[in-house]
Amino acid sequence: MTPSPKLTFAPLYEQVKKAILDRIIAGEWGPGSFLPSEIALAKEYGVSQGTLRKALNALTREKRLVRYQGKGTAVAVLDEDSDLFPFFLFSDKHGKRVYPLSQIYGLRLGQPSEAERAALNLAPGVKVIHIDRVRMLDDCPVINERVTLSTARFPDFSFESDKVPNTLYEHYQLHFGVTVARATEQIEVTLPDPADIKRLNVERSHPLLLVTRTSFDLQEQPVEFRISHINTSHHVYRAELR
Amino acid sequence: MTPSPKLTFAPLYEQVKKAILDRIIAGEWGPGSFLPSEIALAKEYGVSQGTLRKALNALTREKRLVRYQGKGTAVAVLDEDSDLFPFFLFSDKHGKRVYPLSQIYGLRLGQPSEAERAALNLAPGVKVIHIDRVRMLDDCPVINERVTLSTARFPDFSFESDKVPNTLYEHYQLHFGVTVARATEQIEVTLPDPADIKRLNVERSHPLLLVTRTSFDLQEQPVEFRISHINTSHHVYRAELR
DNA sequence: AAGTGGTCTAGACCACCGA
DNA sequence: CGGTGGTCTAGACCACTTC
Repeated sequence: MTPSPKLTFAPLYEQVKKAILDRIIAGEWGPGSFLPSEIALAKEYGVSQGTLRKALNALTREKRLVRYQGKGTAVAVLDEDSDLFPFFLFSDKHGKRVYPLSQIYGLRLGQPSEAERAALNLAPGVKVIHIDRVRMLDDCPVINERVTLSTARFPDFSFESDKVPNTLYEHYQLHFGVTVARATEQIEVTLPDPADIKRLNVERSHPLLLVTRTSFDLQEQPVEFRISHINTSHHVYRAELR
Repeated sequence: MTPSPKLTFAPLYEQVKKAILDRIIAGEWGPGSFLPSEIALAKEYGVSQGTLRKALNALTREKRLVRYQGKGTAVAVLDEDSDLFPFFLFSDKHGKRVYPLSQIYGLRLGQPSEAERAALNLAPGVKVIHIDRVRMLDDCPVINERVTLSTARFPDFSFESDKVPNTLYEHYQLHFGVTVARATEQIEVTLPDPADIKRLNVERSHPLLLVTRTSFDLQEQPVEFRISHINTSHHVYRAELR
């Protein structure tokens, strides 16, 4: 009954919640596996069952845990189908959901643009990571985008493009403990630039969707800035609004 | 101490929550005014303070109430700036938020299209209300849209266009007790149809945003279907994703 | 100082799951 | 059947607002 990590002061259930979240991120309980029972965890943290419940229920509301009456509490599995990142979806014209594959064609350190500096709230002189990639839907290049990350937020980010997976949000969470909780997007119509014409294989006069997105973590700090150029001739962009 | 509305069975705090929500919708406590204290309400419903707290906290998470420590619990004020309907925002090109004004040019009963029937989950033969309107931003016509509502969901909907306000979601909530909690959108690029050319004053070749939206209430039932054609030359469409 | 919401506890009983 | 989470209670103490 080693009374695990020391707790400082702040609402008790908040501390417990954070402690449990840390252990989830550290991978102590893998996605889908079950946590100890409420009673065991309450004893371990030296709090009442009610307080521990409040922590678990908060994590459940945030989609980190799933509770099964009579069975136990499990770590939520986050895959592409899950509800954890319910935005950034694409469908074909019949409404059937499709999943993009990515091909990175640029991955390097750079100076942030003014928009990037503002969106990510960067100190002067901080460099950023630029990920340039094309995303394919049904083997067809549909999205040309640049993802921008702060080096401060993502130290030791790998610059080998094989090490950067398709699903960036999952990557942020699993390797940097950064959880995207919210995003804002600006959506406009635009004409393709030369890179779009080449990468997306479209005519100069073919209008594209221009989506500018800033993502935030649970503490409301900006995480990622992204500019996407999207061809909606054969697919539609879907947004889930809550 | 009239022990108000009878309660049937289901989780107690759910019943209390619903009962309180009904009184908010009925206007018993106007937006911004304070509810009785926890203790008073608990006594009134004949439940413990803890159970009542759970109901109030759930309503607070849903943005219906605001709690002030030491002061009391008030009904949340829902205006255009509030967070209750955090979607469907527009900005000018400098990021400054702007609010649309509407001009209704069509308001009548009609047969639903196949898409409308499917989205609103309509029984065969049910008629729908069609609201056709142009929305202005900075005195410039920017959006041409058709809003579709089920007559079953909105009985006695007024067909005098002066009686239908700008802010439809607030209208649904205040006059029909229907709260929009979630929406899904499909976003594409399209070219204007003849009505768009006339209403939005654009060229035939000028591409527009095509947004198809279905809105759902707290019980996950579809409420509204909407097709919007948007000119993003001078304004951008913003989405808040959670 | 009185009244409000915020936190926390301890214990009771229920509903569900699995062996 | 025992163990799990789900609900509900009663009461304690704290932090904040208002007077």
